[in-house]
Amino acid sequence: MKHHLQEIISTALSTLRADGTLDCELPDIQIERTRDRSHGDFACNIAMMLAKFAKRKPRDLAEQIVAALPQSDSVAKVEIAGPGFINFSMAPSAFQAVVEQVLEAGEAYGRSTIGAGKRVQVEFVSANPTGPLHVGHGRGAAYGATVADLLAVAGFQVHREYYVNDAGRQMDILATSVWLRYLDVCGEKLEFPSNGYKGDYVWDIAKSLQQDAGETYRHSATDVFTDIPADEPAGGDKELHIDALIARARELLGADDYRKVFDKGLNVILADIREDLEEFGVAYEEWYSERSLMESGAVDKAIERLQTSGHVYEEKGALWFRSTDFGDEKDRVVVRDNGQKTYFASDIAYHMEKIERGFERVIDVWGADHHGYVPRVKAALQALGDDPSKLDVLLVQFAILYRSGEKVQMSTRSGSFVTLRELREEVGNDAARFFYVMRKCEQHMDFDLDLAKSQSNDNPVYYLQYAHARVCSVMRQLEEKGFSYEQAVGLKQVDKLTESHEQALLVSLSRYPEVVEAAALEHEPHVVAYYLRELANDFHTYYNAHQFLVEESSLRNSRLALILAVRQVLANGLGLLGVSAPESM
RNA sequence: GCCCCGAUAGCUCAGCUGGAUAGAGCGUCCCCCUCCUAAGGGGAAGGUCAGAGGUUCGAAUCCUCUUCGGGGCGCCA
Repeated sequence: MKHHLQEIISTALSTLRADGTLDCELPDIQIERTRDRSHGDFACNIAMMLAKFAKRKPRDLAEQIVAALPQSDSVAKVEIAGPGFINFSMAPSAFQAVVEQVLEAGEAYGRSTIGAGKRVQVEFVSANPTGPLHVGHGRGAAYGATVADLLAVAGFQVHREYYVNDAGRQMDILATSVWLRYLDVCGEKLEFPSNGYKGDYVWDIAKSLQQDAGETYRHSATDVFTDIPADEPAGGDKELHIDALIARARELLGADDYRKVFDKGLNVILADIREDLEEFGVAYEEWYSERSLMESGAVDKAIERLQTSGHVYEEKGALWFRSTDFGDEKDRVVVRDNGQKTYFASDIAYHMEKIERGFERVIDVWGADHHGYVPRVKAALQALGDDPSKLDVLLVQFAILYRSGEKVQMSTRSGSFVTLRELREEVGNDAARFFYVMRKCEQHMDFDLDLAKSQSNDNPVYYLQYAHARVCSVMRQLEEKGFSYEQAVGLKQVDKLTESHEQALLVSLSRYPEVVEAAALEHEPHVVAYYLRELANDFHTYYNAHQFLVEESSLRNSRLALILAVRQVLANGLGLLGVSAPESM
């Protein structure tokens, strides 16, 4: 409908230009849904926009535009109001036709082709595989998955990807943590490093390792700890302590066995993450390994490309990328003086590789704590001759957890955190998915665990699901009451839908495609959540005000057609958010 | 110190990218099941849109400054 109005206004403006009434640039034609019904259904501010350039009074201009509008069956009334708004009232038939559009399209109602098949990559979660996902990752998972699904519905070709940080120091700390716990399981007496991963899952991995391999990797605690610098609690430095232990693990185990222990930890945790996300309704096209990037030489290639293009220099034994040339606040190290490539180096390679794979848009969903990272990655893309505007980084603010009114401190390494799995089990996937996505991503989120865990009706997701279940319930009652439903009859009689509640519902249904499109393009799933709330509210109000299962066939069939359309849109919208649409509750 | 995000009803948040009288949920207070699920509906109260300037027909929305929160500023990942 919006689109139609844009067209007829555009025609009117062309007419005015042709006869010389207008001779200025034409801005985009903005059509808005009115807030107040007395202003019609849609409003256009074009006359006020043009008034400046045309040096004419907005209201006079509006009158000329209205006079030049072509005839349209779906427009019932056009009025000029306020400072120069052009208000459109649509013919009831235009809204009534929505019922058929919804029922015809079914699951496809709300889809569009605005993405034109463009290839978009969405990378999200990408948490280090050093432990189970916690509730902080849950927000990125729900948000990223929904943004990806929205883009798909809007006609983009979407590639969902998880970047697996299976290389680097954090993973070495995990491998060493697993090994030390394993030694403990084998009967060695040792002091666990304060900087190691202390979660229970490390014990589990260690026990599993012992079951698989017996004492193959066993060394005496004395051999392990001899000449290792003291840990922090003992007056030393925890970083030096853990690094020495990593080196010792490599030395005692040898490269092959170290890798086996390393991979044991990695694989167990990655499998857990994968299963966790799958159960959460989050699926990926690809799990992309950082290690493969190192081993394929892609990282070296990226550094070489920066070198040959002259964006790299050496200082104090390290190799630096001159990111300040591209607006970053300081230059960044890509190869340390000990010859180790930094995480940033593989990230440059990874993003270079993303562009090389031919994605027209690349979306990264990151935690807000990584925001300082954006300029340097964009700088790297620019230095490599790629277009940094292809990359969109969506920063998701933290979810601050509250339990019994107090903030929950989160730390992966100390093992004190609430896992995503734990949350899902207690709240349910539906509530968790919905809750995470209800707020726009740059908004801090207070996640009240007690509220979320309580199966109370405070939880907004039940309200939507209930609306869906209610429609299903009505349809179940149909036969019991000896009535029948014929869609063809209902669709022929949609002009019976004249009650104010029905009109409100029809308007809401007609908005759905606009809502989905806007949510997709702006990466804002929360607008879908808010929309569904309104639709459900319109329905519940209608339900209370009118009977659907009435004697009169034409009225009954048209009303049932309407509520079935509502059910369809609720199901489509809930599906987009990863929430189920139950038939009964 | 510099950078990012935020500040709207008692609480948690929307506000269609500058539009008409600023909206929901929860909480509080009234009311509605002889009726398709009351996990529902209707109504009331509740606001200096953090503050001060500016831009214009028009500002919660854009710009500047100030105040207050959260986060980030490693040859960590």
